[in-house]
Amino acid sequence: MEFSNTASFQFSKAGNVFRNLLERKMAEIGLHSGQVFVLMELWKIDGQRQIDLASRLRLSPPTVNKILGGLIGADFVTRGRYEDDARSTRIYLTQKGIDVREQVERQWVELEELVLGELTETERLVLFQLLEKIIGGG
Amino acid sequence: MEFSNTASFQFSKAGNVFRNLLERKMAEIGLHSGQVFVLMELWKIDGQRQIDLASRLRLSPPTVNKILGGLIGADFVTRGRYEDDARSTRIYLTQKGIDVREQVERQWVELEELVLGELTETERLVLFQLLEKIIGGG
DNA sequence: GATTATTTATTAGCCAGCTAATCACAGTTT
DNA sequence: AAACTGTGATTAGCTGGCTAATAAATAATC
Repeated sequence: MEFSNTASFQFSKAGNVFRNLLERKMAEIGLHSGQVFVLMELWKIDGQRQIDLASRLRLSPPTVNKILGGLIGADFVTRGRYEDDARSTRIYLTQKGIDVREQVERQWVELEELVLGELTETERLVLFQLLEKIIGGG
Repeated sequence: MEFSNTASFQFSKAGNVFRNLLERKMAEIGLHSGQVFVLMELWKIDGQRQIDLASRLRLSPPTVNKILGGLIGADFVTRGRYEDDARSTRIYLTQKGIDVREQVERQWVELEELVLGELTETERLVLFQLLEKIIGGG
């Protein structure tokens, strides 16, 4: 069996390539790859509980917890109380966390170009749809 | 900007899904996700130096070194001397490392089905080719 | 009301990536 | 021969993902 002829194999390799590029692009503006996705979620809905962040991001609660530690340490985010439940905390964007969005958007456009540079517009759309199917199935 | 409409975003999410599935399938036969790729490389060419493994796998030397530690500990692989250069070591498959290939192949087929289950044969081929382009560019 | 079960956050610890820094050896240069 | 340069393996330490186990608070049940 020739593993390298399978889509799974290519997918894994491409995943490494992508992660390295993502990390590099985000490092330029003082962020790590995992932090960006948490910020994106908070830009949509600020003040979410950690458990809801984890659920929406499809990540485990400990993973989100660890990432939040970094974001709090870098002052992109703060923890607040959740009114009617002492177990939960609300996560709020700081001004820095709000302001960094513009930079992330710029880097994201460049990332998209780096990763998909050799693909036509049609190919990008096809790839997007295929990935959507994979995510839905997983 | 709606990040979730970009291929990069979907790619990252799909990457997480894939890695989780890969890890789960390989755990069933006592392997970790990273170890499998090193074994695949050794199944092609046994007795490679670590630096060559890293280069062919497109991984950093420390990453390969760490993975080899696990493979040696689980007796899938052994370290040997490199004849004309005392800096290098040759990595050899053990009998266990040779024998496990059949199981990996079976798991790999199932993985492919899990990940790409909702895709037609044509879509899989298209995906494969798009991923190839991405890897080439990165 | 007291006990039990569930949920949320957190800690500990694992593997997979990475970079930076060491150490030992090989090769070159002078 | 000696000094410098380069290369291969390794160590230390980081982020990002995970599971398992705790602790605290809420919810449910008896």
